[in-house]
Amino acid sequence: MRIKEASSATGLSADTIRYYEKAGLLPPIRRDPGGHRCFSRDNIDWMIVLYWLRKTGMPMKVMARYAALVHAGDHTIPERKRILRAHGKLLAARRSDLDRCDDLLAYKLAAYEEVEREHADDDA
Amino acid sequence: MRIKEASSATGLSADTIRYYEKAGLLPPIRRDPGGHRCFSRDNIDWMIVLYWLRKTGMPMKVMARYAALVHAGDHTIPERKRILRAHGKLLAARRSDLDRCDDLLAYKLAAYEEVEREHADDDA
DNA sequence: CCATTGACTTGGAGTAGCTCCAATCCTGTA
DNA sequence: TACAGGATTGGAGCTACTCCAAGTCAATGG
Repeated sequence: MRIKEASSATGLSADTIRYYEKAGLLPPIRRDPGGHRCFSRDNIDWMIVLYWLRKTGMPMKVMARYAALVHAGDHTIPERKRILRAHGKLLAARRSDLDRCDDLLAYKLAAYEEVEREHADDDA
Repeated sequence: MRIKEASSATGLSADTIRYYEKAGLLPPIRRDPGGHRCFSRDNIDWMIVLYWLRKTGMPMKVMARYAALVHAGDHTIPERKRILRAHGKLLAARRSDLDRCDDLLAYKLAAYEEVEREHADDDA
């Protein structure tokens, strides 16, 4: 699978995939005789994981650490679990940020509607 | 209220407040005779709004547009409502991203625990 | 067999949204 | 009056992309 197909399969742009490769977030990617990248099913699955971790706010440094641990073998599983659990906590924090912002929007929208009602009264 | 106090009242860093001022996200801020910024209660309330909008992913350009509308008066309320409602939709999308990532984490953690159980069996 | 088209390559510049820093200035207390 | 602590500015640095130029590779039409 070449980079464009990999891009649409993972949600990462082709540029981002190349950037992640340089940054050491991907395992070595096979090249065809012409120098083009060939992505395996495993490569795609891993990039999908990166897509979701990044999209929900995991910094690249942490992803790089996680990638290195995956590369290093099963004995790194305890640390990998710690990283994922820490990310889970971050997700919870984000969720409560969203809730707070929802409240703020509801409050603002209600206030705007109140103002609009007053203007309607003026017209009357 | 000076910038440090404004910073702790809003959650924005002093640097970010100055940056927002330059970017046109804040109304004109009063200065004391020494050139230091004095923030009013209204300034603080507005920055708290910016804090939450930004924290939940509203781009600065959109915040700048919203700021300009607020400055322009009540007749801009319909567009302000559109901006806030659009942001509400973005919040919902983010929430579903968090849910998906939660699922992924649960899946990965379960897989890691499975591997650990297998290793425990090897030892036995 | 060659030309064209389109995807791929690299390196490097540009962007958003901060964040930090140096050098200088203001303010309040001893 | 000396000095610590906070404020000012302009500008450099950072993260995580994103876009671009210039060139290479692969497939198809004439």
